[in-house]
Amino acid sequence: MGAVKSKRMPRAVREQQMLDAAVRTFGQRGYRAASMDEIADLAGVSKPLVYLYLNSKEDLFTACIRREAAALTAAVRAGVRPGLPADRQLWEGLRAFFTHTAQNPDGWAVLHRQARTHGEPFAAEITAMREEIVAFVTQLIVVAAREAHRNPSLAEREVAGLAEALVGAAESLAAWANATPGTSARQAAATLMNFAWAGLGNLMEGQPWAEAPESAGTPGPRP
Amino acid sequence: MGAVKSKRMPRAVREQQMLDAAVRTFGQRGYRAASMDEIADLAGVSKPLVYLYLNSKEDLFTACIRREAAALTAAVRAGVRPGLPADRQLWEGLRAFFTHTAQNPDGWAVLHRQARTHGEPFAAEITAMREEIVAFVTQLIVVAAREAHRNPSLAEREVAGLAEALVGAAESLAAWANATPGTSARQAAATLMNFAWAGLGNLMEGQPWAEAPESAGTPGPRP
Amino acid sequence: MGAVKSKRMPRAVREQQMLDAAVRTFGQRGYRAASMDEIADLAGVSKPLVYLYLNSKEDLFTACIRREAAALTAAVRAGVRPGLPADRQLWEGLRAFFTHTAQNPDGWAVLHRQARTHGEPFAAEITAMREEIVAFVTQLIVVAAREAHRNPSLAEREVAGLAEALVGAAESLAAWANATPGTSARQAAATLMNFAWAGLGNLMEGQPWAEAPESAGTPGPRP
Amino acid sequence: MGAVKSKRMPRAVREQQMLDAAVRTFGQRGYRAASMDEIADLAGVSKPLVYLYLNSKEDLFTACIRREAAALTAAVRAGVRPGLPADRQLWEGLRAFFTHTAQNPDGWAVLHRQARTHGEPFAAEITAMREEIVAFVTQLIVVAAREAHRNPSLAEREVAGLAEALVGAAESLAAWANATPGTSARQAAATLMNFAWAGLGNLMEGQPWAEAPESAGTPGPRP
DNA sequence: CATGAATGAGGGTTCATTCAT
DNA sequence: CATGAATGAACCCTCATTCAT
Repeated sequence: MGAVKSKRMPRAVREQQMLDAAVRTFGQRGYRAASMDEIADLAGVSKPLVYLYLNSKEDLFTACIRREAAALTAAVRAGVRPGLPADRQLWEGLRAFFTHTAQNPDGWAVLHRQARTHGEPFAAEITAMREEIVAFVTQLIVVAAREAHRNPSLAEREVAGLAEALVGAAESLAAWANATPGTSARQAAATLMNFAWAGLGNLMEGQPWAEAPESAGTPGPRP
Repeated sequence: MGAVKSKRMPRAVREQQMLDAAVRTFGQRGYRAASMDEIADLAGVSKPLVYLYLNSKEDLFTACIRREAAALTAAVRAGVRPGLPADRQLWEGLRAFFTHTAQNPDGWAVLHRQARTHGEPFAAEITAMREEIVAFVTQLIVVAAREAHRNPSLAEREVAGLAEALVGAAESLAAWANATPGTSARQAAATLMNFAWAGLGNLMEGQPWAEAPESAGTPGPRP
Repeated sequence: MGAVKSKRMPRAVREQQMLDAAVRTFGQRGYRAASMDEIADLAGVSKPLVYLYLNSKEDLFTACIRREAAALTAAVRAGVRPGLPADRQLWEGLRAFFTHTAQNPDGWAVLHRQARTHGEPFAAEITAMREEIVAFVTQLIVVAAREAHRNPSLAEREVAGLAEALVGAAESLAAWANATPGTSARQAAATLMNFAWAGLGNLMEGQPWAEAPESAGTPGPRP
Repeated sequence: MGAVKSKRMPRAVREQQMLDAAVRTFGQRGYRAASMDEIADLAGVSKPLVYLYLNSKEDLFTACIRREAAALTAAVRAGVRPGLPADRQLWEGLRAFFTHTAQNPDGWAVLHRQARTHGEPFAAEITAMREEIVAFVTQLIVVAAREAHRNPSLAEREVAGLAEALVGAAESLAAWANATPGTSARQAAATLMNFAWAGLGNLMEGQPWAEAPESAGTPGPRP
């Protein structure tokens, strides 16, 4: 049994316990490999109660996605101080994002790995959350560009791609840092920032890397 | 039944048909949700034949991973002309990578999403492929730094981290490009190149991004 | 369906029903040929319930062995009055043994035929039971020999061989009596006793049959 | 592969190789657990050839039983010199029986353990062999009684029961001797002879063991 | 003759889900 | 409210058996 058994808790509390157990199980095992038995056991309740409160495995998974998505976007919003310049806001948002995902690896696994792996019922949830975050970041980047009076017409899609790339790079770095002794998570974050920031800056200045045939030796857009 | 039924094929051919069906099924459903029945049906053979040739679901999945990993690394290597400057080689490698993953979305899903989600038997296969690509990219970065006659003493570990980040970003971008209609491999490659190359250049010039408190308006290291 | 379907029984009762069905099926078909489907059907329950209560075919078989072994040893012990002389105790023990095995042919088949045919998981269970019974019989024989002040040093192994022979003879006789109309189990037991007892007596008196070259006409140890 | 592959052997030889492999596999694994694949492999031939020569698993098993039964009865007959007194003939027959079963443990396992465990198709074969041996033993007992000029009117049925018991005891002892290291065929035969001969003698002298209530200490019919 | 290719049928096991108490 | 009891449906895997070459 996973949790201490204490009877007669209000429904809201019981539900959160179930969701905690479900997020952990889904995040570690995947949607299919997670069994309702294990989840109920980990939550310290009987299986029919899980069904009474959350209807089905699909609904339970959807509830997990929704709760974790809300927590993630809340964390990002809470990490950003609205008065600051846009580049600081972006930086703070990224820090909040990486901090939250590092502290909730199972929730992040549910959102990023498991939910996308499975079919239509869940993709919509993920898309909604994703759009919210991407819209937030996009807005920050656009504002930053406007503040810098440069290149105010970044395409929406391009920003979305950047977010994807950032997240992928961050995940790889995190795994690599974990597997490489002597490398802290903070260093990994700094490396990522180094890696990414200049690229964003150039993008916003309208000086992308060009497939120039004469390009040689010196990397980067400037001579 | 999925395929036209033509009896009595030599074993090698049948095996490829089975792997085709398996990659497609695993890529779309995930490892657990994919059923051997569906795979056999899609391959146009009976289930016992799949087991006769490929032993088990685990072995079949491993065979998929190995085949797709080999095809991907081969495509990347084939896309790079060795004589060119390093940044051109990187660009070509990225283009080949995104082209191949766009043309083999199921294979890429197997490698990127499904294989990493499941336990030890498969992680090793992915790690091997990844290390090969990361080594390739690392070498390109080192050569580029040497060609630029700048900062030739980039720490080995830092370069490794950069390569990890680049590869991770590429992996995520590929999945995103696959899932986003209207995104070409070329665009994806350009986005990543934009995103990454300037950062690499700054790094090599010894001008990393710094969390400067006075930073305002213009993001990036330069005023 | 094998049994009347009465729903919602307490677990202990259902488990006994399952064991009844399993003993019958294993005893008649053998371990491999017995199917969980048939057992569940005969028990009047669905297959998952069998697995819920008894885990696996192996565990189910082991549970059968244990239950039947316990029942057999209990029957033998219950049939013996401890105050009597050893030869009487032995006689009563044999009677109880043959009575019980005749009344539980499937259980006896499980113990004697099926369990020994299969590998390690089950052999240990049988060995344990066997040793208990053989130890019991050995003790009786040894005590009987001591009471008779004769040949108190019968070898352990020899006694074990006698037990084997007795059991084999009894089984053959039982099958033969069953197949031969007009022959009761009691007569069979008496025949066996006739057959065996004198041999035991001679053994204990230290007058074994000898491969004497001059032996002729009169069988047995006496001239 | 189990056997050296030498092509183009006459059919009779190939069949014996197959039967060798089948006896070994059936004897060790049991009828159900033995697979035609393993048998064909052990025989060094392809599976369809086994079917061409021996039709089916059932027929193959039957052929094994027949061959081993014939070999056993032949060995017993060959071990007996007809001119000797009956007890000597019995002794020699037992020795031959235990020697043969010790030298062909797999064949004996097929006859004694496996064939009896499974249904009707095979039981008939075993019954036939058994009846032949029982008839042989019965005749010996009758002749012995006549030679001893005692109690020549032993009931036919009683003698048959005795023979059954003797053969059953021999069968069990043979299996036990095979499974017990350090037990020679000669010892097994002596144990059985000891065990049985005195009882036979008493029977023929009209002194059966009786369940006398006053029996104490000394087992057996004599005071 | 001999074999590689192929399969229908069934067995053990698990899982999401539901009643009756 | 809460739970022990129960199951239909599937899934992975194996086996005896047969063609076409």
